[in-house]
Amino acid sequence: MPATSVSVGSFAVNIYLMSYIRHINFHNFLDGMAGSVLKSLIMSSAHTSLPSGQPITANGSGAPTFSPLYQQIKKLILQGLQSNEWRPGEMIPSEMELAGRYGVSQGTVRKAIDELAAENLVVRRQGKGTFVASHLEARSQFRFLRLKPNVGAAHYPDNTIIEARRLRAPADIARQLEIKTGDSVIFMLRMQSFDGVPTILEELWLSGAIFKGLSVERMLAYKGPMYALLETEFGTQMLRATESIRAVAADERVAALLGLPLNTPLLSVNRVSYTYGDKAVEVRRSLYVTNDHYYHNDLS
Amino acid sequence: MPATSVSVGSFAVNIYLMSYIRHINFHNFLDGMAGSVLKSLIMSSAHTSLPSGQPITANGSGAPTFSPLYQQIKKLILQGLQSNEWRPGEMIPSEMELAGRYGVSQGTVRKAIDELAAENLVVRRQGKGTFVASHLEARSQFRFLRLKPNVGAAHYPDNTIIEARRLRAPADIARQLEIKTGDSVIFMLRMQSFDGVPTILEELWLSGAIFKGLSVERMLAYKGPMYALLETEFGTQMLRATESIRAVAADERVAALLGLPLNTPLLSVNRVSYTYGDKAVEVRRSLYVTNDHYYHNDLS
DNA sequence: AAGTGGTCTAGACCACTAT
DNA sequence: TAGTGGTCTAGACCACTTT
Repeated sequence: MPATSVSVGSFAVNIYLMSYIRHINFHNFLDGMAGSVLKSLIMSSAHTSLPSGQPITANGSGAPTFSPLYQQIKKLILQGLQSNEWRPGEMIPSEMELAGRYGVSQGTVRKAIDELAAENLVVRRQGKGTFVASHLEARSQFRFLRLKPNVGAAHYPDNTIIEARRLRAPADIARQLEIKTGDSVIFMLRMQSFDGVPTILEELWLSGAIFKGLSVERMLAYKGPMYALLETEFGTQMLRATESIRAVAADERVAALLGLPLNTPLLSVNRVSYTYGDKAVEVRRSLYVTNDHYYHNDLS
Repeated sequence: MPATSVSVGSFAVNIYLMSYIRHINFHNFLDGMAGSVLKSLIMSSAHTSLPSGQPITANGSGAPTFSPLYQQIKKLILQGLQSNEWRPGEMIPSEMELAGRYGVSQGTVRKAIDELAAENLVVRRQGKGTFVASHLEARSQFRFLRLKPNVGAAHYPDNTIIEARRLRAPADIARQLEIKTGDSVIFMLRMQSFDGVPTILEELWLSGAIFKGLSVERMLAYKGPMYALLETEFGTQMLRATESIRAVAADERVAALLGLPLNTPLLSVNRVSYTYGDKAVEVRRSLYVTNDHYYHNDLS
């Protein structure tokens, strides 16, 4: 079984390595790769043509810039993650195995995984292995929620879905989702309560093209964390997000829903979440009641 | 000149290494350290007593936990930074020199500096060296300011100091500064405007004991970034901070100062800034006008 | 040309987890 | 006992900056 993977993986990396290796000293570099499964492939591929004859460029100025080996390995692992070769919560192959598969040293694979771990895409566990990060696990349940209670520890809120349906994307939502105005989107309005106190009122806008099979009924029936649903049923993981925060006053409708006086100051949080390839998949517009909670942020 | 540093440094590290090395396999570990200036010191120190006879413990349970070598090196470099052996903006010794000074490999020093760079305490510049981070430099001018204009690029605000004086710390400020209620603190109230539009109204509370020589006159005369003043004149660097964010309504006084209607929703940001040793040195309570600006945050 | 950080390899051993 | 990630060393060479 591993043997098959090795040859496939080796071929893939070969394409990548080409543009890098051909510009450095062949002799000395390959000296250090004695025994590498890549060695012969690299040499022979010098006689073949690349799919795109262009070397990797990073600055657009025409002067080619080359990424380090470990960055290329990182990209390969990233492809494995994106293609669901290894699923959320599962273990990826050990550093030694990946090193063998890609024909590089363990240290180079290690550095690639270091960066993936720093970006929270994978989680290392000493003695066990390296695992694909998941929104399902308890430890990353609150990964994107910065709202903390003034006293006590954070716990999961009660979810009330007020509305859910498919509709056509308004201009501002479309812009943030990087789709066209009028494209199909899934809309949801929900409220979250902590200890029975309504605290978060939010709209969710999901790219319709990505979550084609998501029915309104399914959403209405589901009470848990939305990111977990999207991950398990559509294989779409939220990897990073950006938030824009402002202070606003509660209008009549909002005040009524949250059970607050008109014009109560609220935190307005506009979040755009991204999956692999920096693809925007969700816009979330939330209103936080900051009487018993606050938005926490660490600066460094 | 370097020779003196080497011997001093070697002695210092010896103390640190002791509690670690004495618990691992002496024979095998030292095999890998042939030529190390530490080798003889370590061996001989087995016959001497430590200042405090206790090994490093990290969990208080009595079971000793040992930090990796690179963590100990990191601590040593940190001491050099904290003691102003290398000042903000200056270059610290090269990896090779530090390796020689501490009697470890370059790779170990490298890993220590990697972490310091990740924490923004130092900045690496290829081909030049590693430099102590500074709030004076243009690149880190906005390091702690997450308020961005809705349109255009961030630029430095105009500063208007409304009030500045020494007084005794109220209970809540004292708690956050980790000092005693009634201890001397420096208070400042100021307003910051972007393009003539009042946008930030904030109170600054500085620990009086740390900024003993800071006169109210000096603060009133100074118009630039406060963290730069504290860094240059008191050698106190702000390394990290935590912010608690809420939405509030402008009261009469605030509304008048900012030129806004009563009850305008504002972002309330409570920041506590820390220097070396996680020592709190400033509490900053700010009100942000989020009409033309927003608070930006990246999640991952 | 010399010095700095950046990358890569190879090999050893430690710490932790599971069987 | 075997397998995983974590630490440490040693040496080579690359990329960038300054002299």
